[in-house]
Amino acid sequence: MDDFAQRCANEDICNVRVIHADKIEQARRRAIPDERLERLALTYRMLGDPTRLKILMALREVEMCVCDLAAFLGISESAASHQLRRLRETAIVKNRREGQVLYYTLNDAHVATLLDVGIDHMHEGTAR
Amino acid sequence: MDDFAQRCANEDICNVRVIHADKIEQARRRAIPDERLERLALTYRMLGDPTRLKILMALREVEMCVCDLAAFLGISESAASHQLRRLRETAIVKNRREGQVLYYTLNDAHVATLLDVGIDHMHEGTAR
DNA sequence: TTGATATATGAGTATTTGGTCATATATTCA
DNA sequence: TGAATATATGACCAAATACTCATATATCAA
Repeated sequence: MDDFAQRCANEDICNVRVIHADKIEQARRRAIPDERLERLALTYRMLGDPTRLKILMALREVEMCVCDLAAFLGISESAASHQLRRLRETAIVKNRREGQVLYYTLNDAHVATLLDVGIDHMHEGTAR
Repeated sequence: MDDFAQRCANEDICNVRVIHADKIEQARRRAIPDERLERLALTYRMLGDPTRLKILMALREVEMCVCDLAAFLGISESAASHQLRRLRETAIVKNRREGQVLYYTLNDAHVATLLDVGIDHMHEGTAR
């Protein structure tokens, strides 16, 4: 029994309206498992904050350390470090150490591509 | 005077550490205006919630109406409608009316591409 | 017009989250 | 070793937000 049937079974009356069961079935067949979908959403969410996005746009151009990024963004080094940690933990950026300094870069080409496609969408978009 | 110089001027002592002024300058030259960056972040943020992402993954496969999406997701039609509104207002999805029913689709090919690239990143990613 | 259906929306609430401040860790140099 | 530098992290707070519930709007059918 799938999720949908399960939910219905748990209610005295199944009050979920369904107009196009076929379309729901079609969507369900090609759906991504919840765990992966959650991770994918997390990836997009990492790009969805202005501070982090500005960090990533900078790293698209050049490798930078924490205090450079903080100066560039006009935020505290602590704030920059917190965001970099999240970006690191989600494999959006990586770093290399050189003495006391940690240099950050984008983790892989996919990240740069995600940024490129987003910029294209913004430029050509029919958006307001 | 640019933002950075302005901030320094506003403080008695400029206590911003800068190790690589050249890199900061390089990043600044190719930086996107704040207003555009804000809009771009908003676009990514729209893809960054599991509920909305599931909606978009479904619409990548097939046009669907609100109550279908609600049933598919296992959430209330109100919740689905709220998310669809945000997606509409940010030009991620669009709809067409057929009688009482509103059919939603992805707004344009860029959105589908953003989803594709994200999925690629997830599959091939070196991520945990 | 009246009733039914499909969707939209406003208010309120609980959770998430981006920042600050204080503190901890790690590396270099004397 | 101890001081200085660069970054990381934990606790806390204010703002953003995803949902629920109640209500409003829009279309169709009789």
